[in-house]
Amino acid sequence: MLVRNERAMIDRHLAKLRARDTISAEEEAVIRQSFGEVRVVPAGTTCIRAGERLTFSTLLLDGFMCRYKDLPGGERQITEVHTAGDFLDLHSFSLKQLDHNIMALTASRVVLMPHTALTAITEHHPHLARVYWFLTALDAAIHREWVLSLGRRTAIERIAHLVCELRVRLGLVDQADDSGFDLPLTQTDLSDCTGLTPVHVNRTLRDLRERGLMEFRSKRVTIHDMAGLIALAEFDDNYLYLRREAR
Amino acid sequence: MLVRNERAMIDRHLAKLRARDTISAEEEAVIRQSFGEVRVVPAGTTCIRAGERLTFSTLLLDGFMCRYKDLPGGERQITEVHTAGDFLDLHSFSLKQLDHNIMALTASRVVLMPHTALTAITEHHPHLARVYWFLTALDAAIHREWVLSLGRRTAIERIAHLVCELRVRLGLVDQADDSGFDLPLTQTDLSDCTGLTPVHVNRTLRDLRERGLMEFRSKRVTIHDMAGLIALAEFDDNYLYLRREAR
DNA sequence: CGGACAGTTGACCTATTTCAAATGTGGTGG
DNA sequence: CCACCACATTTGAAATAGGTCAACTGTCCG
Repeated sequence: MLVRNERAMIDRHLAKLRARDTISAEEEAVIRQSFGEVRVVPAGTTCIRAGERLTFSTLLLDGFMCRYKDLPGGERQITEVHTAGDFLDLHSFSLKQLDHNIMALTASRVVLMPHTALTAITEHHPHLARVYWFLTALDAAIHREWVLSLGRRTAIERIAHLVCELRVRLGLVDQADDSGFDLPLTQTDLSDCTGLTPVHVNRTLRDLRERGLMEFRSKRVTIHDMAGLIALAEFDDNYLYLRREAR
Repeated sequence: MLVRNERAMIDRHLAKLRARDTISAEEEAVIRQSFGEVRVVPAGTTCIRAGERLTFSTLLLDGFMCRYKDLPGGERQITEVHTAGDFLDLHSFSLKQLDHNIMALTASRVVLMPHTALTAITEHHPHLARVYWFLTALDAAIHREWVLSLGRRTAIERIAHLVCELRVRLGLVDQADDSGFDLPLTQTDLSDCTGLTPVHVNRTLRDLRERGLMEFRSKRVTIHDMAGLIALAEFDDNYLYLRREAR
């Protein structure tokens, strides 16, 4: 059912897995066969809502999406930004319903993997099941780093750290290098990631620009001093688990 | 090898699992057989450090422990508080090494489950593997709620929310009710959970006391108005996934 | 061409931090 | 049993990072 274009996009998912473990040809075939329906999600659309009963998990093929929670007063907090090749809600297989919403930050395309296929993987492909378990543990590690950022880093450090994280994660699928990357978010989106106000994000971006570290203009991050940015953020990529291991 | 006392303490772990899914007698036997060595951890000891290679996961039998990360400057952020019956690092099975440290907040006792036993569970007991996968997804859900707290809640809301969370989690093993619970942490520990300074935690606790909501004195939380606390924190226990489901 | 947002800036405000000092408190050695 | 020490708690005063409010500008799209 998947056309060449979508097959190529699942390659991004495989590239992220293969950065962390060896995936056999047989396992690759199982993965590809487990995906089903492709859906298009327009920018700004919340496609999965907290509390909904889910029977499939969703892989992001193309675009930027995020997980977010909000408070009764309307304050929004993004808990993770997702890029092409990420599972948006692999954890919905375990949880059956989510504690957060999932929204498209840009026009996006996703492909669904039924929970029945994931159950089959746990029954018949235990190593692949462990690889997918690892992916959800990686999301948790990213959450912990964000807890540290929100709890103990200043505004400028938070933004610098987020940019460093996205630089590495997008770099895994050749969508970023040390000169920069496309990041089609608004300053308000950034403020929802960093627990700041849009106004303060704007001032902090100016500060980063004036320090000669980076710019964020017309949906693109331009990095002028990667080493300086890493130093400011005290960024250490350990929490992204980039080493290949037998999981 | 486990004496009656430790068997009884593993019951707390089973109680937490059984609040979320059905665990058969056979699975219970597998769980009990998978545990090995018991260790004592003195208060204040960091027993697992970020980056260490791990070959076992650790269940907390008794006491209070936490996961924490810190910055080069020494600022500490606790990312999760653990109580008796919690796995401290089930995710180390997937990750092989951690991105955070684990420390005893009080004198504690733990029991180890070798990763080889967990591998065997994924090979031979897929439902039990899914239950343990669920447990790590639950930790991630707790992390997300903390991201929301740190990003968007005020100091008093954060502390109230943490107390509500601990009330529910300790209640699962009969260590808390709506009148309160023992919480052997210092105000500094609380500040490391909430991303505040110890001084401000102290003032905020006074505020909570003066509002007639709760007190925190001599290692005990006394709740005077559970409904008021829940309302102030805008606490919703959905993220703790307390419904029993076939995982 | 107009309307809806996204970005920018200034002035002012406040929640929380910082710094400093005083007051418990629990455990230990003599 | 007391003296003492290391911490934990408490409080006040001053400082500040980031928020709020408000206005203006840019930009994209129909």
